[in-house]
Amino acid sequence: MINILIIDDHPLVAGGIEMMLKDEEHLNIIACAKTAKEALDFLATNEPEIILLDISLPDIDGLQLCELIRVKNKYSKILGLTSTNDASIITQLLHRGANGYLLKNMERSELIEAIDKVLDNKIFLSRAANEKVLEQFSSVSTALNNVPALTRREKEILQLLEEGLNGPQIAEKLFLSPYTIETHRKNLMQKLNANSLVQLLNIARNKKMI
Amino acid sequence: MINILIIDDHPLVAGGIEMMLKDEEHLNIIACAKTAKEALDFLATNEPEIILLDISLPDIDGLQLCELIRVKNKYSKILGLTSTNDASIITQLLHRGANGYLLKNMERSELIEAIDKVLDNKIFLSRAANEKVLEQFSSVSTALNNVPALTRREKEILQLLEEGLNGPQIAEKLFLSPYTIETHRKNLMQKLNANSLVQLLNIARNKKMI
DNA sequence: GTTCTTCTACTTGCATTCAGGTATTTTTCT
DNA sequence: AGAAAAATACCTGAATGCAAGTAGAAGAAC
Repeated sequence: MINILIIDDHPLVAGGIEMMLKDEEHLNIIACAKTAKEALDFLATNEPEIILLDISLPDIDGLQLCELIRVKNKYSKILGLTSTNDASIITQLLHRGANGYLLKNMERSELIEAIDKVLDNKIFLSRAANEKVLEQFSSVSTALNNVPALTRREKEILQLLEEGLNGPQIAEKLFLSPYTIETHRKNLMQKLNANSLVQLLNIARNKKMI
Repeated sequence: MINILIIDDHPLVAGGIEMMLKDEEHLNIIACAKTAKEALDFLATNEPEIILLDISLPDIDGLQLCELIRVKNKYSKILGLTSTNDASIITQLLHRGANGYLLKNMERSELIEAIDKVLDNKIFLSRAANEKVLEQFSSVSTALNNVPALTRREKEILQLLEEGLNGPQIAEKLFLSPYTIETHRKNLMQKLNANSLVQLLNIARNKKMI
């Protein structure tokens, strides 16, 4: 008997999965957690074979939770559930210890296949996304993954830029010289390989830095 | 007997709704459409009392589909399904003829309540979002809702700006004078009440225009 | 206690954006 | 055909962004 933990704050999704698995005698949904806290509480005393983890949770970033679970729980197979087919999220997921991911628009057969595959110590990548992801894995992946380390100040300024403030406005807000802001912006652009402010923000958004 | 049409490309969601409604004898899921085309084909010959409509469909914007259905099908009650609690989408939904909306993290009871309410010719707003939405309805709503009509050219240029191109680059790409691009950008900023390019793009993103 | 990183501030020079116009041509609609 | 809307192009001047530097001060790390 394979025990499955579902971590998703949408009863709809949990219900849908339950429906998809109801005819599989060997697959047993042992619990549904709606928050990261619930999940961790449950995992403190249980060790399900499979964990279906929604990436967008209310109380914590699903990627972090994935990492936490992986540290605590070495042998559970983690399948990430995402609704958007976003290569950077998927690569991050895999890097944080997930064994695969499923798109929420999956078919029943795909779910079953994914579970079989990860139990077999393989990685499962959702069919629908495969081409896109593999593309990025092979060519741009290194670039995409090298999220350069930003300093505290740089993050702060990136955030304010994202909110639409310009150099002088940020300077006023942080009691700094406009020149300083410019230097930080310049360093940010260099670190992220951007040629303009708009590109900088796009890249940052892409890498989930803001 | 109340007939219900589900329009959602996620079997998971459809399955979840089915699960939630399986004990309600008077509620009958008559069909599940995965695309706008399927839905419209079905509606050509059927008239379900309730339509549960996912806003994010693969082949068309859910908001447009809502409008289409409302025009074709005067008396069906349309409940929008959204996963994000976004006031601008919700208001747009209602303006296009929906009778209410549900967040996808709804509980079973909320779904049942929503169906009852719209059958009773009332508007149902998801509990979880109410405060936020009502807030925006009252104060900022007009500003948020007035998604100004952009011309084709303006949309095109907005898109290119979003991709990180600057004025001259766009001009070159579209074989236009840089001045023209500037004029369009200026008009965009005026229409969307933005004070800078970054703000313009933020607002556009917020209103799901890009 | 010295090295390394980060944060800070500045200069020069050129490009671009932004605010405020005006104005002609081309579509679109009635 | 005529009016209205959209697309096109231009101008000026001030503000801001961008590139390519230099450089001092504060903190962390060894």
